[in-house]
Amino acid sequence: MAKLFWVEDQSHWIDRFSAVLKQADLDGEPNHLEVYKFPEAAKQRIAVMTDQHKPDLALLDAHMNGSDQAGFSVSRALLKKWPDLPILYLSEHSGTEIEEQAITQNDAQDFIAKHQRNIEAVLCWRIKAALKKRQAQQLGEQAGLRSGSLEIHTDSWEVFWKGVKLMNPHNPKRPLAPTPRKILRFLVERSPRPLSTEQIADLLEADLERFSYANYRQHIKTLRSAFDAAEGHSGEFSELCQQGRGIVTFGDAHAYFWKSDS
Amino acid sequence: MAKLFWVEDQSHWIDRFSAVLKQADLDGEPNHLEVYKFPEAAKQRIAVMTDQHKPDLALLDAHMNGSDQAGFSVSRALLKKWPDLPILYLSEHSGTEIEEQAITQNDAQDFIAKHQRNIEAVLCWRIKAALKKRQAQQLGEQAGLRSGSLEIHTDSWEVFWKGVKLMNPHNPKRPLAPTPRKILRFLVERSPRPLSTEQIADLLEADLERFSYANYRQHIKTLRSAFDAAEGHSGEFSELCQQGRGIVTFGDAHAYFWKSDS
DNA sequence: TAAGCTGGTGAATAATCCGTGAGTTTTTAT
DNA sequence: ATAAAAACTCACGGATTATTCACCAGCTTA
Repeated sequence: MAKLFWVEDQSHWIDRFSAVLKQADLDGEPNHLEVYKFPEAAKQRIAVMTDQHKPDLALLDAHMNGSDQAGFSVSRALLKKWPDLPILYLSEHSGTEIEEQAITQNDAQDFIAKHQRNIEAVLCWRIKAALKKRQAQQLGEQAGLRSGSLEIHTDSWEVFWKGVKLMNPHNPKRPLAPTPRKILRFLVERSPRPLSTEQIADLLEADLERFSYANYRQHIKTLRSAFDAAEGHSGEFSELCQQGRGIVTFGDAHAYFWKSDS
Repeated sequence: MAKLFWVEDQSHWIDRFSAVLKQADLDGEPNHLEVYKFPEAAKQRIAVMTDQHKPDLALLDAHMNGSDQAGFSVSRALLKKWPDLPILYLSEHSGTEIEEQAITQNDAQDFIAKHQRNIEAVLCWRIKAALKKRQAQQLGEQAGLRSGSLEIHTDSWEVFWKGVKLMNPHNPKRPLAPTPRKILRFLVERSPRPLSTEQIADLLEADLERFSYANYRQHIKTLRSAFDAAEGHSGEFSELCQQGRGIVTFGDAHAYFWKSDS
């Protein structure tokens, strides 16, 4: 559950974004949103918060109630307590001195203009990215991808399915071969968008002359049997695929995609 | 001197920003700007760059010459060589799928809309902030080296495995040779990320002309036998490696990585 | 109903990678 | 200057990985 700490003085923005923020898929669970309309109230709350209330991310308006510095004072209070808390600004004053101060002096993780097309989506993307970056830092640089029961360590390229490491189906003592690993990673990254043979070839930096659809299919086969092997050759994963989860074929575009099991 | 790597396919943007970027006060010194108009040219350049040319920051356009993926392929080439290089996108397509891909999948440090008020200043602020963050991160990374049963004294360069000092396998009275020691250190530092031949060559400040994969393998062999020797030539360490711990081959990209035994 | 397409499969082949030993060049120390 | 050490090259075999091929089943369309 992602905990968001949000300070915003104008009700219409709160109305507009709160539902979006609550329902955004940040970590696969519902989010907890704590909103304050006044900087003072926010600061009082911060003063009494303990580590168990520690938010994962703060969203601030810089200019509030006529004061340029209102948001920054909240930021300082937060950073004093949790120096590594990522802070995003959400403001109407992009391109102004306020943005400059936020970015260059107040350790803002990001500064998002309220007036831009598709703002709800942009907000979610950026929050998600900030949380991901934060998590990567905390895990000792062990960045990872996670989707349901699947976990990919993007540095060591180990893949875990329900906690079990995926191995090479032809030789269970060896790790999964490189190309299947890469393909799986791309599929999960782009999930739930399908990846065509062409796109995969591009991502693998392989020549389309060399990388054919037959080829792609073969690697998918390897992956599926690796999953099956991780479950003890029960064929459970293959079934899952046929039910439209896991590694699924797209229909008629030489494409596959990844669909989380949860 | 801040080194910026910039890929932008439209001349008018280059004309508009290059003077600004060159003169921006990023670190008190004049900046070095390397601009490419074509993604292919940029990628070729990246392939031949060594660590001494390593840019401090990359500025990319995502959508170039009609392809959505052009900028991302440059990003991948850069990150492959320097996984920690901050990458900023400068694009006309904010709020679109391109921004989403950049932020959520391509580890963009930032995504800046070209069309916004005061764009020159915003660009400079954000570049400056990204550089600052990068620097702060680098300073925080200096920690002692210890990984499972392995211990490296970074001052005296002695290496201990299970408390036993690693010696030169060809002549047990002599210490481990310098290059293997360095390689081991880099592997452990970057653990569990694999290091390709190219990356090792960069880290050793050796010419890629001189430092080949055969070479890398040779040093790995030396290291493995040094570990074995420290255990009394039992071959215990070699076994460990085959089980995916210790010094492990990555299976692809001519790379090895270090995986702690604990 | 047959032809055309997609997707799954097993086996065979081709390509690549990795470990190794022995030899050569370069660097370093005496 | 000389010898030892270190770094680097080269070539080979075995193993792993990637690709290709042939075939089948199911579905859609002519």
